Amino acid sequence: MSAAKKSDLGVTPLSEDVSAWYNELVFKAELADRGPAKGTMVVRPYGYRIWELLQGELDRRFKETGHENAYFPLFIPESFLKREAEHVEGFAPELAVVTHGGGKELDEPLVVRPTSETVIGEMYSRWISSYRDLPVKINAWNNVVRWELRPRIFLRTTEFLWQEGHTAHATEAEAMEETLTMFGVYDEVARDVAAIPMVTGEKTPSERFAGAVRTYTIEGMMRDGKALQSGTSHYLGQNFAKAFDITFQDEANALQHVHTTSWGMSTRMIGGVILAHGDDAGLVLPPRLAPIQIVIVPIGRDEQGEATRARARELAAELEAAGVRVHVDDRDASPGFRFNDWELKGVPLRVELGPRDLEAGHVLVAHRVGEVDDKGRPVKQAVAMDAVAATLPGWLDAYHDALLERARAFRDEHTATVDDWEAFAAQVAVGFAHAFHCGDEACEDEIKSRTTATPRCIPTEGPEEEGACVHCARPSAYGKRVVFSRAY
RNA sequence: CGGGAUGUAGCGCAGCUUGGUUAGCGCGCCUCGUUCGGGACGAGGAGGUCGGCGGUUCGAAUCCGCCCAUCCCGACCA
Repeated sequence: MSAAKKSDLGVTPLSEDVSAWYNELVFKAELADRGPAKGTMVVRPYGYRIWELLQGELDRRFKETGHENAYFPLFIPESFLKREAEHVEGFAPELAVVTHGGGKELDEPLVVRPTSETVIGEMYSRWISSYRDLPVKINAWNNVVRWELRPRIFLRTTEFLWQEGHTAHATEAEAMEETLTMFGVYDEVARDVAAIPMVTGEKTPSERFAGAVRTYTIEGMMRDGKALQSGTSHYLGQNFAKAFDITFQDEANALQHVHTTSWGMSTRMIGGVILAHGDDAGLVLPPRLAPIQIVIVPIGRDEQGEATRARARELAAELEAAGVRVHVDDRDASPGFRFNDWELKGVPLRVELGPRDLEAGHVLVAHRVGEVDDKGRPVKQAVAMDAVAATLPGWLDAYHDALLERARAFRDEHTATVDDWEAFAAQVAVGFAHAFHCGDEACEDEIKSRTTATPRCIPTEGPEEEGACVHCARPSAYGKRVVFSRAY
């Protein structure tokens, strides 16, 4: 196999061209495909399974924190959007508007929801009249449309899937508590499910959700040092309550506006998983989101092949009984091809079962990410056949921890505290920079035009301190350093 | 919308400069046979409005014009 020929297989190395790597990987790993209309995507079964697993993890936690699912309509009267001034202004450029229906021009155009604050606000105003009706805690799983000028599969498509939680509360304190609780849920899911260590914090005013009083974000670092906003939780104050007249009578019979929150995580998170963990060989999936956690590759042909395939199916049944998502790859392809194929698809553990293993009464297990030999191939560990079902589930958990640790180390290596402009510019070119900022939007804009970096958040972690703005030297705002980086 | 590039088989490309039989190559796909511990091999086969429209010409994938689409880099963004 010549070098030239080999490069036709697999994907462009991540280390060579992140953008090409990402695109090729999405297609070759059969995660998704481009839809016929610009900016749309088809999520293929392998990619959709990842989404289902993420949904399951989120949905369970939403229910545990007292939320119920409901569904709100795709079409929103255009006038609704206009009721909240900042909200319209924020979303106007990216709206898809339906002007015709049933062959006739509509009296009032319908907006395809870019998010549902407005319809939900309208409905809440109908449903809420007393403090006894509060809180209302609803989540919706749906699709939304935001017209994108530069689409990228999973990261930025015109239509995407997500969940949007919407709650209404009697007091600011309660609504803030809700906002932070869901913020914590996102951080937890990112860490414990997706194995991505997030930088958490509050958005600066310029990066805030249109119509929010406060926006909290989890920001993950991708393999190219760029940040990916992966989930946001907003305290909306009484902005939408006032725009949609969501009022209730309190215990003292006084009429008050509710305080609302909203929070969302989307299929963008799948892009985050790809970009946070992937490597030159392809996808690296965290076990809790992996459609296939363990693949068993039987080796050999004729009678030997029959024997290893039969044993592989037995092992698969045992692993399945132990709660593992397992697949037997008995395709009529060479072992080498199958190994590479599952590595491209990011399966955490591969079990090899050949005639020699059958003889020896063990299997060989290779980790997708782990120790490698001098040829760069995974070091394979022998596991006694009858210990497989008892051993490997624990290895999946350890593997999750190892991925998380690897991502954390990578992030920390690409994060620095900087105090002068030169260091700042150099740092945002490779990762995250903790720096003082004056808080002025014009100054943010200048930083952006000079470096393409933006303030990602005012981090939850980190000491309270003051200093001179890294760009204009004016006194810092926020009482803390701000995290700046390039972002998706 | 501004800047750059590209449209030829499912994917990746050559051919175009200098117009000329039947438009090629690699991968993938189908059939048969051999093959199974890191991307196997042989033989046979299917698959094309050369992005679209118009022009020049005896003749256009190739030259000219217009249009369309896609990708990359910016402005907007989960």
